[in-house]
Amino acid sequence: MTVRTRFAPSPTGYMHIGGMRTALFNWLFARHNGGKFILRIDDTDQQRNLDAALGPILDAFRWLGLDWDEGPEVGGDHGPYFQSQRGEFYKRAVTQLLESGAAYQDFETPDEIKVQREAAQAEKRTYLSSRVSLQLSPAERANKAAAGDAHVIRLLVDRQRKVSVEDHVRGHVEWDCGLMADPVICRSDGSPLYNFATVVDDIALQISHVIRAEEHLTNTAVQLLIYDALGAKTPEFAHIPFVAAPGTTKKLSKREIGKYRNNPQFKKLFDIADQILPAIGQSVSDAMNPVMVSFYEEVGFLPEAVLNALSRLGWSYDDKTENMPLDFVVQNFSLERVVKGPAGLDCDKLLAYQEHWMGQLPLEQKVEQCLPYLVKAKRISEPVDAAARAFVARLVTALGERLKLFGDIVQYSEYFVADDILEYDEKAFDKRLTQDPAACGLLRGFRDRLAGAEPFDAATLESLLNAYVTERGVGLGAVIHALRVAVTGKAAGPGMFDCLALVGRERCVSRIDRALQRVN
RNA sequence: GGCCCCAUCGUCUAGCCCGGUCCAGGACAUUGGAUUUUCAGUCCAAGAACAGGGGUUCAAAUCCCCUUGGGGUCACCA
Repeated sequence: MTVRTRFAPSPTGYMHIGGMRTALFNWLFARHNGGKFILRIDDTDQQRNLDAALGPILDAFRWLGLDWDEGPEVGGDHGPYFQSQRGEFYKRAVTQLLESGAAYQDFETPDEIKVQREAAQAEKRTYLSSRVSLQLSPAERANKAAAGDAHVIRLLVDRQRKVSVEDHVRGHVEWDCGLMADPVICRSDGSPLYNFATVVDDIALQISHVIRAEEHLTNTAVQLLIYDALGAKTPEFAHIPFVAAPGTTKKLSKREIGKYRNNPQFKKLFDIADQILPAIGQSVSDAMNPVMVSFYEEVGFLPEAVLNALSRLGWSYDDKTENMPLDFVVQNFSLERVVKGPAGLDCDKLLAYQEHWMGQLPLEQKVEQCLPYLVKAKRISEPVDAAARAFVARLVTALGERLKLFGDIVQYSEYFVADDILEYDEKAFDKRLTQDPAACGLLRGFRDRLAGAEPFDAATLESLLNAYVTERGVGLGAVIHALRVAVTGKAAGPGMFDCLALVGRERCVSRIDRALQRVN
């Protein structure tokens, strides 16, 4: 049997990180088994602007490198891949169900149903469909329908039976149909409901394994009944746990984004974004936040890191392997090793994966991916010339492991701005310069040596400063902090001599002068 | 409320199906120490969990039952 899995997003204008994990597991399962991964767009309600709503979703797949064998843009033998274009399939299926007696026209009004539901609730009794429309004779039904009486189509549930599924992660799950209301499969306007359309499509697309989030587990009962009524073979099911908000067991939701800011485990991600996004003309908002996949791309995560984190959310290879490239996960993925409990998005772990994969990346690629950030932050101008690129390469090298996200590069403005607008960390300036006259004196003396340093590289500068402090009978610590604050404005950063070499002779001297003047 | 699902360190998880090798392993995070001109890193170390209660058994994180807690779902949404 050919494995065929699918992911069926509705075009919402963004890709949810939890949905991405579900998509990833579908993709992994298909690839592991040499099967097909299909993208189907559940746009049942007429979408106003489909392209705008679908674009970000496809972009997320492309960014992570998850390809689809059938679906939008690539087509396939089982199309169309948009539910809005599959009306004929649903119509045909409804007719079949009506003719076989597996479904019926229900002329009761929504209000009548509501009253019945409330009555059942008040009596603490399970609500069941009244099925009064079933009392009508075929002729009466036809007349009513012909007269235009509004009606929905309901599946006629066999109350004597039970339905069950052997779920690949939950095991045996069973429901008593005697407790089930007859589900509506078509609205009064004739359009199909989700549970029905999904089954019709999954049959037509020959989906072999339905891998979806746990929230759909309850839907499975109804869907199983529909497969049966349609005379179709049921696919295999796997209900994976949903991705929860960090540190919770509640489903991660875009609606709660305001609350997440106060979530201690989510905080790191928000803080990172606050430091990076404003510099490139963005900010954390309803349109750009950690619930969305594009957020991670925007602040400069590596696809490898996000993929690694998502893979490990609810799945593990063994008791110690953490860093895994995608092809390794493909080779070893199995539904049997998916956990049952909901998994909170682990921000710290995500950052740790990012550090790992960033560490694997060659310098050239780091530079390549940092450049767009510097351009957007107006630190360098476009087109980027060879000199700028070479300078950024030196900076990235000096930064080393301090550069965790590509977006981090925008925080090192001191290597790009003019000397007279260099900003100081005031606390550091006060402590290292204003409150330390001795350091200022040493700095003044070293300034002249710097002016004559040749060549102006890290090694030369290091021996120069060492010779200077030895001469003065002090330790490095007596002047180096003041030097750093004067030249970079900051209390911390890459190695002191790398900083000096990066800033260059002219600017170093000019900045020291400015700082010394500022003290007085 | 009905139905369904879930429950191991702060977090992600291993172990559970096939009881003993688990006074529960790893990673991340945290704390302490070492290294370094700062920060980051690196190295070393430490603390940190089987939700509770009953069984079954020579033996239970592992099997059974109950309780508690958490979550999902109950639409002419997807």
